Amino acid sequence: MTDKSSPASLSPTELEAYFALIEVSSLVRHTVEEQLRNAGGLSYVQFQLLATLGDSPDGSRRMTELADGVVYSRSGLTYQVGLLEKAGLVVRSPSADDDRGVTVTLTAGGRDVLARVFPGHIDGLRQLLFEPLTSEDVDSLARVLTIVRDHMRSNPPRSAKPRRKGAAPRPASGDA
Amino acid sequence: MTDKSSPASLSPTELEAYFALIEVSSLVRHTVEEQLRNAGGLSYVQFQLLATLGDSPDGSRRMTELADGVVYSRSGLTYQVGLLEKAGLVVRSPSADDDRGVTVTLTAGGRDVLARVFPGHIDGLRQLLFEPLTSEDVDSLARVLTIVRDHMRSNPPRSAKPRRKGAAPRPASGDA
DNA sequence: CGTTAGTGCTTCGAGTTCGAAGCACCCGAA
DNA sequence: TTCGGGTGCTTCGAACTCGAAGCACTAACG
Repeated sequence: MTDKSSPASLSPTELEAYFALIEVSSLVRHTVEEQLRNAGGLSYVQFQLLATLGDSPDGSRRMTELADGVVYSRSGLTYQVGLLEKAGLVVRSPSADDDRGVTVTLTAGGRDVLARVFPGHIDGLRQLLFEPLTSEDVDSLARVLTIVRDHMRSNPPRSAKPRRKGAAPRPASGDA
Repeated sequence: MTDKSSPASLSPTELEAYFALIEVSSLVRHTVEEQLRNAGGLSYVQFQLLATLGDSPDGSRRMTELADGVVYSRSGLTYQVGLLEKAGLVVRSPSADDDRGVTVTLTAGGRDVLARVFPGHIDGLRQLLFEPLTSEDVDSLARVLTIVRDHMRSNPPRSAKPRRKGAAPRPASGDA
């Protein structure tokens, strides 16, 4: 980290990869979002939340886990979970071992909606994203993206930013 | 094409690729957004717009081109271009050949901001996205994502949705 | 035990985003 | 020409999002 010998630009291929990544993910998101809205009145984030909960054996997660899994601000998460709760798809309960914590749990209705929406979601993805790819392509994609994800996860910029205090994790980078 | 024998689920690898795609792009976006905000008071979208304009030989684009390139709603684009114009980074002018059209052009100030912000942007990307990847990885990533992007572009779900007409459940309020 | 630091979640205000509706204009047909 | 449909952009209202600040609790330390 002492020597920043990185040139001020990326290779053409890197740029291409970056732009394509952004465009593809945006398009996927938009398309899927629309499909979800029609199918079950869910926003993309809400679907992600339900799906994350459904992924858990007991259908429960802590708020923080949800925020990390969905890359969402805490406050936004509070808002969305509030909506889902109002819609009866999840319930909030105080965490067992930590009185500060809140556990979010999928209700039967939540599972229902999830089950109703999922097939269309999958199908949309298949057509939009995977149709033109060979299984080899999918392999590379998954492999490379997983590498990147793990790299990012192990790096600081998570949602769990240390609250600005004494220890400055901010390396005062070129701030004017 | 006549038989849609697609199963209702995706392979594990496909799911993995999908989830990683979403998480990576979200993280990239968030991180970059924060960096941009510190460096130049730009949101990610604003940066994308400036960069798109900067990419054009004469620094101009039509609104629709911008919306397509950035995957943005038309109204959101209007809003953001309004902000950029107010900040003096772009100007709007009526299109030459089509009176409906609006051409957005980068100003000197806009180029300036872009130039000031770009290095940090690139550097952030390098560390966040490309550091753990070999050039081979980058190649695959770019290749596969480009395939997907082209596929998506050639498919209907662009911003140019045909406007709903005839079969409208619209009450007879105005005119028909 | 008390104090201080740190964490989990929510509230708050301001800014952003979207789709639908609307206006102005282009184009093809009669 | 005059229509009638389609396109380009903006306006509008409602919903979403975020960071900062705040509250409640736990953990570390004497």
